[in-house]
Amino acid sequence: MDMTARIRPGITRDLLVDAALRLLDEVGLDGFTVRRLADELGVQSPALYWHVRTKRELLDAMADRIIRDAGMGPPRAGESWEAWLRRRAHGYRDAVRSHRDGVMLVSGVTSLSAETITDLDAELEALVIAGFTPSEAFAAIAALSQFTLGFLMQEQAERPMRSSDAVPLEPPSVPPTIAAALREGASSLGDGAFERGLDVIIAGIHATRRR
Amino acid sequence: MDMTARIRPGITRDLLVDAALRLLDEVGLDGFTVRRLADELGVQSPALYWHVRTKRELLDAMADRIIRDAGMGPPRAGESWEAWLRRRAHGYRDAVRSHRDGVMLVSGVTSLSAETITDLDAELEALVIAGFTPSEAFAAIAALSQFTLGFLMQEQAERPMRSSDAVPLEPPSVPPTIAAALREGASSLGDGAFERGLDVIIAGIHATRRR
DNA sequence: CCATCCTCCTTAGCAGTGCTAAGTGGTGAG
DNA sequence: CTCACCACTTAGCACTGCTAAGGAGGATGG
Repeated sequence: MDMTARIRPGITRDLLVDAALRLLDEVGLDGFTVRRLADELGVQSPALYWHVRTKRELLDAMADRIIRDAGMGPPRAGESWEAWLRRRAHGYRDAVRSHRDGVMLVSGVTSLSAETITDLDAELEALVIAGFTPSEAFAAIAALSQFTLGFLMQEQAERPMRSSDAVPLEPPSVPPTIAAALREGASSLGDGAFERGLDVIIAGIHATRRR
Repeated sequence: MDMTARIRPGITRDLLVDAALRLLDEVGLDGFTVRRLADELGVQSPALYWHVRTKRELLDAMADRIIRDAGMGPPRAGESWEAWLRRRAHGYRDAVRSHRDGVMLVSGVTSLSAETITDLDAELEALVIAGFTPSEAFAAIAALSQFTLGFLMQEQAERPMRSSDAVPLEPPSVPPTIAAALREGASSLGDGAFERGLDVIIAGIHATRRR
């Protein structure tokens, strides 16, 4: 019986995930191969399959770590639910953005860990105490999470883009209404856009509550 | 000088995308290989590189076709902006969902085609006519698109899941508040959840308009 | 003290991937 | 008839995730 406490280590599973995330930040998800990771750890590639069943399992473990790093959970004492939901969304975004191609990792995960489920329950309970029905609370969290995920998706989709076909925006001429919006500082990405998106979601949650 | 009008065809680029989407639906993105697609078309795999520079370019073309099939655009005569935005979001979701792993395709695209940009401008203009400022309109469309993308991401993330570790939900025991929400019919996926998400977004857009 | 087991790693290699280089048959233009 | 060119073929390279088999070496039990 050994409960995750290795005595004569070499490579631990946690250590593996550490190195994997470090490598991911260097080379991106496309360049992230088992052999490269093995090199980084000073072993041959099949050695990793002792600690992990498949590459997919490793990627899931990396996603788990990223999400855990977001440190979500129920509101602090005296924190309004609006402020808390904003903080929660920011934490999630920051955690995902802190690793190259982080979205591609977290978006592939279906099985919430038991711990994540417990967290979720605490969050729902906080909203219920704030006056939501359980299903309202559920819908609110879901909408917020889905918006954040979609936002991150677009945000981290900035692929390197071949040097030739540059000019990411406005190739021929910007149409009038888009131009007007840009002149007013509009953007679909970046901190400001995220904030405005949160404005919409939070206001929407407010408006669709039990009336 | 030949403008996409092949005379003695064999394989057209459009035909290629057709077959590619058909194959995608059969085998999924993981099983989608250049050689398989070539087989389906009755040619050798390098033949495809005559019509397409890289596999990535093919995937982008497929994504473009999916988005174009969504048939988005400005509202119909007499249609309220709320109803139109809902219809737009549904069209997008349906178009993406109509192909296996469709999200993974559309989420990787950065370079909006010129035509898509024109469509976007018409959409913004419609919102401006409805009383939005250009940047408000831009933020509204952005938030709606991002929510929809995130929703689709979660929705299509249902990976096959190895037969062993089944039981997607509630492994040990469902915590109380989640259980209460589920009892009220809550769900983060499916048509109902999408509708409720749209409720939140539309209401939020309403509430954050110029006041 | 020796035989055995288990852990963690190695070497060799398979089937499959995207993609390139070079060649080839058929068609249309001059 | 000749030549160029389009659309394809054959061969193969460098790489991928992953498996099978074996081996070094500490822990364990007789």
